[in-house]
Amino acid sequence: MTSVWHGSLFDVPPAAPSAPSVDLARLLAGLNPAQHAAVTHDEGPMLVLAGAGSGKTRVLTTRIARLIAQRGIPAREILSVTFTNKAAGEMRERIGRLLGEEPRGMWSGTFHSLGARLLRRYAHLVGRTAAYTIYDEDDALTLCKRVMERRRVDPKTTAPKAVLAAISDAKNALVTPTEYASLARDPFAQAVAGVYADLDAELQRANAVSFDDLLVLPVRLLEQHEPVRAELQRQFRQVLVDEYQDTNRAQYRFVQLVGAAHGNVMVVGDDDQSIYGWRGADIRNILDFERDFPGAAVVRLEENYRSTPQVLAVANAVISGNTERRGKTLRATRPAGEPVVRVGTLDERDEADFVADTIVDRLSRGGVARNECAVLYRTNAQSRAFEDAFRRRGIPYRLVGAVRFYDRREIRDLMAYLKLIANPSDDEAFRRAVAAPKRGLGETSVAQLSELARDARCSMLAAAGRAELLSPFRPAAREGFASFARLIGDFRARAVDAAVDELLRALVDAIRYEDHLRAEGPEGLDRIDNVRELIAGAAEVVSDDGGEVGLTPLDHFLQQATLVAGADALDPNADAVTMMTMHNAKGLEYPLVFLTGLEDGLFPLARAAEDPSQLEEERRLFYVGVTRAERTLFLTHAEQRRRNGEFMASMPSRFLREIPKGMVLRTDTRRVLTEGRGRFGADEFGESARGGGVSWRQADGNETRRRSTPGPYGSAGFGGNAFDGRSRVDAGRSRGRSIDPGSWRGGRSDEAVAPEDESQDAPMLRVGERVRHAKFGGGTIAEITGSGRDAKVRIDFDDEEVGRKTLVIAQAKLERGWE
DNA sequence: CTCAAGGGACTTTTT
DNA sequence: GTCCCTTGAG
Repeated sequence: MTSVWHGSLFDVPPAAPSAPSVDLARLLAGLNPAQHAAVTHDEGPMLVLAGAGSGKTRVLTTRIARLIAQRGIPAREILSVTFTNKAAGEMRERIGRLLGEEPRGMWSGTFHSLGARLLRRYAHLVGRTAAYTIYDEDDALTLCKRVMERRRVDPKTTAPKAVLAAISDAKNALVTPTEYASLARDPFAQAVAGVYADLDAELQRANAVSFDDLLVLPVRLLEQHEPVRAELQRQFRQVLVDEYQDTNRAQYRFVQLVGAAHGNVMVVGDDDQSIYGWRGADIRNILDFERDFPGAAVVRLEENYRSTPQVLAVANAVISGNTERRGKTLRATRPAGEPVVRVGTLDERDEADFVADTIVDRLSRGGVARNECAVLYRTNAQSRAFEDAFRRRGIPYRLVGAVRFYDRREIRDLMAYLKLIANPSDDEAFRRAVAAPKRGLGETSVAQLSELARDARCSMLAAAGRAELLSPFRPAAREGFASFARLIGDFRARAVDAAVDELLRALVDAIRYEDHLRAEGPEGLDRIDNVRELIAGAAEVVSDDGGEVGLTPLDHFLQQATLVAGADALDPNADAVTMMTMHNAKGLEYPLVFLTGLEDGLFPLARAAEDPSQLEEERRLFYVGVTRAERTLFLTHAEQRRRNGEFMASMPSRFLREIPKGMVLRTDTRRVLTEGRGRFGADEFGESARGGGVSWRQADGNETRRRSTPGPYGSAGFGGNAFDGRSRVDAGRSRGRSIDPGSWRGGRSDEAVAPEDESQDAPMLRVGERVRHAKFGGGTIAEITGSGRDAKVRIDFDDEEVGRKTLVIAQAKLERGWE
């Protein structure tokens, strides 16, 4: 498929003399026909529909190597967009191995990091300087709140987060503040419109950009400055985009602006793995590629080299429930392996125990290493139970995403200093830095300085350095601001050439930050460790931005630090189990995978289940999760789970129900059989929740033991997670070698109850009982919810001022039997 | 101006 | 559970 516009497929120019000599036959050896076609396609647009595990990274790297080695295209004329910066690094490395030398000068990275780099080069054209600051989510939120305050938008009725999200959506859709205002109908949108405009103005004033601006501003740059557009179109003769299904409007537009003139655009994606619709990604970008780039070649990669047939069968079965897809079926190339196992667990703790015990068991039997195991879940909150379970067993683990290193308070404090040193216009950084450690300059003084600066049309830092402006302040505050300004000024001078780690070390000394942290008590010691880690990390950052001039090491460090996130920070060599959200797992693969929390309401999330297109996205996410597994896949769900502090009973996920009978092996943990619904029926929480001794039977009907426990939830012992050997296999189970479920039996099933479980006895209370609270006085219990440690009571207090309150029993220190 | 405690509200996913 | 904000005391 060629187009008039792009010349013939076979019109191959001879290799340039400078290109590294590489044996073409060896480069292409082992590619299947589809891969071969994708790699050797020459001029013009191409869409590669690459199923999970179909070797698309290989296609991309081989193709780039060939462009350089055979076509003689200089590496610096290649633009390669990947989903994470880590993926970009890996691709460079692989290309380097193919070529025998690094593809020096190649532009590769995420849309955001490439945008940041372009903005540095053309900062003056978008009202910034090269030392601009990137505001992350938190920075932007703080600024948003401040803007709202000034505009008198009430944060109670108009949540700042929602406003920021709306602005982010607008930016990703390339909607300007003016356009937004003209489209705004309801009061919320009208409020957003004003905040949006002010926020952008404030960002520019602070010489800062938001995450979204890293996409939007390059697009504006290309649209509005013809010479820049021409320059970049000439520079990037070949454009390659990975994970194209997750591009949003702004990213799509960027690709179009850079690539449409010459049409040498190769996009690789899988519509079945589109999981970022919620942040503006538009699946139509991939569905309509051929319309946007006429004459595009289309290649499908459907042979899967990653997973066993059993895993793929599950993946294919579930994704076929979606209607909005181009349609494609993964074909297995690997031999049959273990069956996929679906495991019913009692609650999140039982689930975590099961996962941890299974990992312990698998590790001890060899055949899998710690860094080959991954635990995936829908929401970050689910990681907690797994962390506990792993910690109790001493299994090292790595958590991806969740709480980012750069989100910690002490790190943010120091980063604020660095940002301010690099960019004196950054008022948000000023506010944060000036407040930590405390130097007697409180909210009122800072607000006053802000007003003074606004009147004087300068930054807060500049205002703090101008003695004549400080006259309204009392002497202590005056001196406080002046010395702070001197401190930052001093470091600005040093930052011109100093290494970042040296700078940081000097800074930490100068503000006596460690003393400050130490004064906080034991927690401060951890924070000191983090500070040292930051310094150590800063030492490793190398400025390798292809010889851009005029930037200090600090500028490089800051811009890099903000864009490193999630999987970027993942060290694949660490000897540890990996835990992360399924979103973060995109593009990764592991021999042993647990997909957890597969319950309706959690996955798919309740709110997504109502909207068909959101439900389809959830289903694609499930598909992404399943296809991460190479050999072994466990699908777990829990009968009940704590969410927002409340216990919720739940059904197995509809995605599990969509898997045809017989395709997976089904089993339950011991605790499900002894304590779960299966035994107690619908009313199971009733009697046992009232505490006292609970006796239960093993599934064979013999009563085995009796002990005191507050109820089924609080009594999680160590023992519950082993299989009981009673696993059932659905009729007509899948082909392939079956495994003996009994062999999974973990150790510990009949050991003593963990001591912490014994001590959770909450006072036994009943509805109607009279109690006394130390502060609220006497009252009558109206309702009891939850149990064990989380049991709550709703009490009608006698004092009408107090009224009806809900309290956690374990914390409320109630006196009983009070009349 | 700072700090501590308590109450209320909220958790989807991320560059 | 947990974070954030308010409120009140020192």
